[in-house]
Amino acid sequence: MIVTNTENQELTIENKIEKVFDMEHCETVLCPIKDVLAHLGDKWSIFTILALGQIKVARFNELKKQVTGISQRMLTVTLRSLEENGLVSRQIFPEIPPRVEYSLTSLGCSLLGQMLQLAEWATSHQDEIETARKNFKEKKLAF
Amino acid sequence: MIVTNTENQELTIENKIEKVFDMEHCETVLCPIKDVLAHLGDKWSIFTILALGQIKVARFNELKKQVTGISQRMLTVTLRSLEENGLVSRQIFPEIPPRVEYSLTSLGCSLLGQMLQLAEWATSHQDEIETARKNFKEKKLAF
DNA sequence: AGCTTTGAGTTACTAAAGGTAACTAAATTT
DNA sequence: AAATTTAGTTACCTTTAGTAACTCAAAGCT
Repeated sequence: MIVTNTENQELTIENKIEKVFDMEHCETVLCPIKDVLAHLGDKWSIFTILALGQIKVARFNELKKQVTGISQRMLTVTLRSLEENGLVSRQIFPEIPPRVEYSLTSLGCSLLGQMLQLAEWATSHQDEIETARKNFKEKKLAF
Repeated sequence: MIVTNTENQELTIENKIEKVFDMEHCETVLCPIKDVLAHLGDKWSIFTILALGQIKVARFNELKKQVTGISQRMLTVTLRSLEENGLVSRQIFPEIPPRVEYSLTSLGCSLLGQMLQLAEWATSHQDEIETARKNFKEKKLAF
């Protein structure tokens, strides 16, 4: 039986939240969203995944150019973390000067899809957010 | 004309990335994803939105209980930021002791939808991530 | 021979963000 | 008169992010 009325629709959303965000047991049992966000929710991880989505295979310094503003250290840290979590593969060529090629794994591509959805949301709601910011500023000045 | 072959599919993804992640102009022009992530990409913002998705309307201390582990200061900071960006509305009742009710705006609900998708991704790929972590650990020990 | 360059990082140091604990306001209850 | 309640601050400390200089080992230039 498929339910379609508003009340049950709301319940579905609440159930979805409960499934992924069980705050009560989050401390004892591993919470997937807490875990994923803790490891790849930062901006450099996301930008690195987006950059690798564009150039597919890239060496360290290429990535550094692509991900504007990232420091060498942060790129190293970020890439290690992405590798550790199975999103990026790191292929070393034993040459001198060294050559290391980075690319997204299939898991990384899968997450890229999610990133893009979030990114599209960000783009399409940018105006609303900016309006809200202006309103907030005005409210503050009123006091 | 609708294209469906693999090569053009890939181009579409690249175009999508370009649209939302134009790193070259990101510094001069406002980049939506950088902007959104900078303001609401942190774990407390996301957990607060998820919590408000569950209890709809909540007072400060209710939220503090719901969002396990958050400190008073961080909850204040997070709620102010969410309010500033138009995701949460803050209704003050001039009583003593004070009463303040927080709830998601329609924009907040919209972002909640995105959060849930990310959360579902996290849940369904948790095993793969954990496997990758184990492999990484073993690789490290091999050296 | 000795100096420079190259790529992919480290290491040491500083700045910023996050977290903890104690404090505040103003009325109501004990 | 002291304790309680709620929604915060404030001062302080710790962890994380960011900057700049250094490393390694071979090849190329002078």
